[in-house]
Amino acid sequence: MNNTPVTLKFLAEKLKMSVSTVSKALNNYPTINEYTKQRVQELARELHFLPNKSAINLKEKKSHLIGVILPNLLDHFFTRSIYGIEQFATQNGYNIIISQSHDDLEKEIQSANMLLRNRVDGLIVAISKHTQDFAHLNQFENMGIPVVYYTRNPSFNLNCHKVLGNTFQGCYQATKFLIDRGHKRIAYLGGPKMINFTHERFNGYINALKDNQIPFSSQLVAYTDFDKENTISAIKKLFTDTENIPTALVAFKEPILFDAIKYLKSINQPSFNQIECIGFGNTSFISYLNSPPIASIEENPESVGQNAIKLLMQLINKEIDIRNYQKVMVDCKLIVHG
Amino acid sequence: MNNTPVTLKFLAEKLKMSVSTVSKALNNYPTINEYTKQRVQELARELHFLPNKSAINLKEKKSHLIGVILPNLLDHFFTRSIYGIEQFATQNGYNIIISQSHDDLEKEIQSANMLLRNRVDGLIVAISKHTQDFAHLNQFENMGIPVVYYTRNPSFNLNCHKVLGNTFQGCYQATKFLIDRGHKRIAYLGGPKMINFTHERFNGYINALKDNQIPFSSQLVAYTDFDKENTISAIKKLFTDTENIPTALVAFKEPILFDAIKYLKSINQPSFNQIECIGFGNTSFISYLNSPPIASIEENPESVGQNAIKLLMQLINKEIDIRNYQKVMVDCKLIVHG
DNA sequence: AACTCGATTTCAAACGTTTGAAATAATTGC
DNA sequence: GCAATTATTTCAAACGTTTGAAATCGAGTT
Repeated sequence: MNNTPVTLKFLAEKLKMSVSTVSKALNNYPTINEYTKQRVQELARELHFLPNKSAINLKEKKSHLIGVILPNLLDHFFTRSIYGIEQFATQNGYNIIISQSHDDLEKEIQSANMLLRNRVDGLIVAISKHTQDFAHLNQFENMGIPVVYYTRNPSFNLNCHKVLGNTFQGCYQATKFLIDRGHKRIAYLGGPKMINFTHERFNGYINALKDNQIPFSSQLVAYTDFDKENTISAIKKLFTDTENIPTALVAFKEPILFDAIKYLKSINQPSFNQIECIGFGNTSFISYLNSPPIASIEENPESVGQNAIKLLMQLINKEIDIRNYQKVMVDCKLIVHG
Repeated sequence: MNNTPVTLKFLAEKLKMSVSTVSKALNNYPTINEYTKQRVQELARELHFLPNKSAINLKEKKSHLIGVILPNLLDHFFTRSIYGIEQFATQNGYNIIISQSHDDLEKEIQSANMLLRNRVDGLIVAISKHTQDFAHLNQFENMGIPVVYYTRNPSFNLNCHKVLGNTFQGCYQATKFLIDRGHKRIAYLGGPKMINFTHERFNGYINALKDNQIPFSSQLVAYTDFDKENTISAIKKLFTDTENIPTALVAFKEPILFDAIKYLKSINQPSFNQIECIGFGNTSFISYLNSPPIASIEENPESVGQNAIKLLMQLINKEIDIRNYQKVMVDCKLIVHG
């Protein structure tokens, strides 16, 4: 219907005053007469005036937009983290613009450029599995746009802001939990070695063993990528010594764990049913499983997301200098099922 | 480092030419000399010139932004639909800005206003469970901004653009599949009655029975919201007549189905293990389940999303008149497991 | 009546682009 | 060699805001 959008100019003409008075009235400037403010605000409300963001952004040299690049939205870790990010951003007058890299470097570069063109005020990124070169992401800081890496990040690089799950602590806690339940032979099923926190998790496992005087055996450790076949051969490795099978298992991620459990179940070995498992994740589907894990390592993605956006906002507002690199760790929580 | 962003003006000064020449050279105007174009484009590349979107948007009166409002990102249906939306939007030079309503009307209204302020060029929306009044969404069309409702939509209202899964056809197909496998007593476990396609699904079930001369019995139909307790009492109702229990089950959504299966499993009744189940969804977790459904009704969310954005783009480009309301149906596909 | 002062409003430039019209430069025809 | 034509570049306004500086208005003081 009403196809000409309501602008300041339009309001000004209606009210027979200048554009600047209208602008100042709406922004509640102290120099503007109270009665004038009322008149302006009333008409604005009546005509559904909505300030044009493009104009404001141009003037303020801000976009009030936060870019988020992440591998994909099918992983509940990421979608849950978005929750924390979105909520806090909205509260502070920012909107988020999400872009999936699908774990493809080329796509990640495209996303980065797109966000740069949109002049985002800040970037939160969980890098793809294959990101080795950071030129496309370094562009942001070169232009003074702060970047916060979360979860997946360039491990070797200290010169960036990071928000990470405390995966060491999570894995330590899980292992400790199993030790406290009396387990002596606890297997560790690790994830892809390229992922930067693989090592951290393993350290959590090792340290828990050490701190509790449980001897470490390399026979009890195997690695898998996210491929099912791969997981099964890893499991086979862990269970070769049939005399001396593990009685518990800590796994890198729940989907891997589920594959493992399914495989163990498929072998008709009663002792395999006693095995107590824990994995990182805490998916809602656990309650439907055949032999569910005894506990989950909850990574608190909402909190990771929220910490990332909080840090980013401080950087945007220059409360923290962009070169004063921060590292924030978010603890995991062990959720015992049943 | 380089904190003053490169603008057209900056390039123009460096090259000792006017801003408009630079602009036209970059936009490949035919009136600009080839050699000039080369010089401009080279310098632009060298200095990493990125046109300021806010300025362009202001000038063009377009934001190149598509708003997406949906209940939440934890439901795989929605995240998968985003995939289709994002891909097509990006291809056409648009970005998407996602907002979750968390099935809360107040939040949905806020999201709508936020998107309006951002001057999105179009809106794709899956309404919250509680949306009865559409004033906040009608604003868009009143301002000439096209809106496409997808999946969840105002069922009573014909005067809007809709893209829907063909839930009738999906349910029909599933029921037919069970009939073809020889089942005579097929139960139907429906979803919340407020959701607009609940009725469609039930019709699919009924029509499949009718077309195959299977008598309908109201004893074989029960409803549940997404609450677990509720689902269990619905199941109890379906299985009261122990002499004559259903041999198959069609369920509104997989999580509900999983609750049902879990409950049936928990009762030590061998005949309960024979029951063949189908639900809407097709989640990746199915392979881990105890007694998995025999098939899933795949709703093709990517395709639903893609159809929504395609329609929206046609509306934005005025290839279809905004008042010429469209309804697009996307067929479901039966996925037989195992 | 002239003058000051505070309150209020308006002016004008700026943000970075785009684009039709106008200006200028280069080329052609005679 | 000069007008006519074409190629190329520049001018200037516009998009909708914000904001410091300047202008205006009224009232109070002398």
